[in-house]
Amino acid sequence: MIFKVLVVDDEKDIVDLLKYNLEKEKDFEVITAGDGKSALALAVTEKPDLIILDIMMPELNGFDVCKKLKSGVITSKIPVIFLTAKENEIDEIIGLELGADDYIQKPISPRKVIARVKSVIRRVYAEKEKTVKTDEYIKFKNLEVDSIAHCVKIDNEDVFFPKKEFQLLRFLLSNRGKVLSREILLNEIWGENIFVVDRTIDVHVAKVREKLGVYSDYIETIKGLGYRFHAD
Amino acid sequence: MIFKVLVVDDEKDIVDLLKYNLEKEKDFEVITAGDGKSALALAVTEKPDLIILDIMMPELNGFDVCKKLKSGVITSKIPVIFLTAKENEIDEIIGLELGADDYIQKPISPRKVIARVKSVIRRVYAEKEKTVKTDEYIKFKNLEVDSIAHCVKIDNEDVFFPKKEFQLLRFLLSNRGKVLSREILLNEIWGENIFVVDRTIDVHVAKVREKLGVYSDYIETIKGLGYRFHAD
DNA sequence: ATGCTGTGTTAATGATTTCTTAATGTTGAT
DNA sequence: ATCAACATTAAGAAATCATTAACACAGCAT
Repeated sequence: MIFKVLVVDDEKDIVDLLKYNLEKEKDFEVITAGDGKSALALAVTEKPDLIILDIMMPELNGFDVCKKLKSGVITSKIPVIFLTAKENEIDEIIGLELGADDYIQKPISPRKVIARVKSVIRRVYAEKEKTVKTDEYIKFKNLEVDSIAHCVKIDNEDVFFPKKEFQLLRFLLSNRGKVLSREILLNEIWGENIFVVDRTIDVHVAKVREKLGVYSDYIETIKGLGYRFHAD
Repeated sequence: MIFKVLVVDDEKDIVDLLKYNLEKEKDFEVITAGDGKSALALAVTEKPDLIILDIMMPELNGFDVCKKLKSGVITSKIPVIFLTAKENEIDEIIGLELGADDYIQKPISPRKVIARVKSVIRRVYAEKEKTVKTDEYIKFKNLEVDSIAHCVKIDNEDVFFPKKEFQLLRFLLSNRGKVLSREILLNEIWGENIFVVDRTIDVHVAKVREKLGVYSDYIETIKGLGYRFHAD
């Protein structure tokens, strides 16, 4: 599953840093806002799976934004991670009982952020991940898919896969042996609110097959149901 | 499971557009209303699983309808998706905290609507859908039927079954020992609203028997009543 | 800005599989 | 022996998918 993260901070450097590091992982799609107002708007229209929210912002500060989020029907369930600069803001987060799920103290360490984000997401979306999964590193016979390095090795030969094809291959491979319907593929790879035509999947499957060479037949088509990566 | 959707809009074009596109998917039954008053009446009598509600309507507008729905005992749990024409109506939806589950902005894109509807339904009725009568995995003697992998093993040998044949075998097998009438088979495998001739079942049974090899005799014909998978 | 390249999406076409039907043959109960 | 119910077969219809090519768009360099 691809998680959509909304990063909110008025300091562009921090937004960019977080965006870059989160997107380097293949599990996240990042949208950003530079102030509280647009953050609220995006929260409603984009329905992110997680919001990283700076506290110190002009006009609407992080506390205000969080309060509004938690009172809105559509947005109340979205987990929030606060970015704090000062020690005493942490006390405030706890004191105000804003429903924050975690906080990260500045200065920001990318690794720490990703760890926190993953931890919150695991906690909140635990059930979702049970039926289908996406592994960070998979090796099947002589086919390696490494999400961290974003590389695919076929018989020890590097083959480049663009993002969507990479995600598709990774997802099929992580769920080897299971039939994956187009609906599931769309939800997991494209996301719930992205609208593409079913045929788009076919085209990507074709491209992936082409690149897989001798392994291409491992991606099986189950007519009327979906696709399956052969179990063994 | 077929979901009943109530579409409410005073513009007939939009109602028709939504009705047509939702019914094209086989998962939805659509009823419609042209104004708020009849929408409320239908919500009570028909108990739809979801309501798509236009905001701008003469007399009772969408907000009023939603408010009444949410205060009614029978209708308060029905998820509502708003149709909005203007940007500021979105703010109002959020501001009023009407308990809307989502909204769709006009102009309407059919694909988007279907995606939203499915998304809301998945969210709200997540547990309901899990109650599938057929088992995910069945093993009888050396005959295995695995629905997740969509594969059938006969004496440890993979045998491919196309969709309908697979469903038929699975249904017969998970109701082993029971006589299943053609009517039941049609309802369970083909669906309530699909019309096919009785002989079609026979043909599928024949195909399944053929593939079952040594197990073919386990599917018994009970003349005048239906079919039964032998109990042991 | 302009053009270039890579990626992603769609639509059109044709191929293939799967499903359905109709026609005809078979069975078994009365 | 008769007749309704079922089996079998083959043909065509319908659904589904593969493939191709065109387009859109973003990022990047010029």
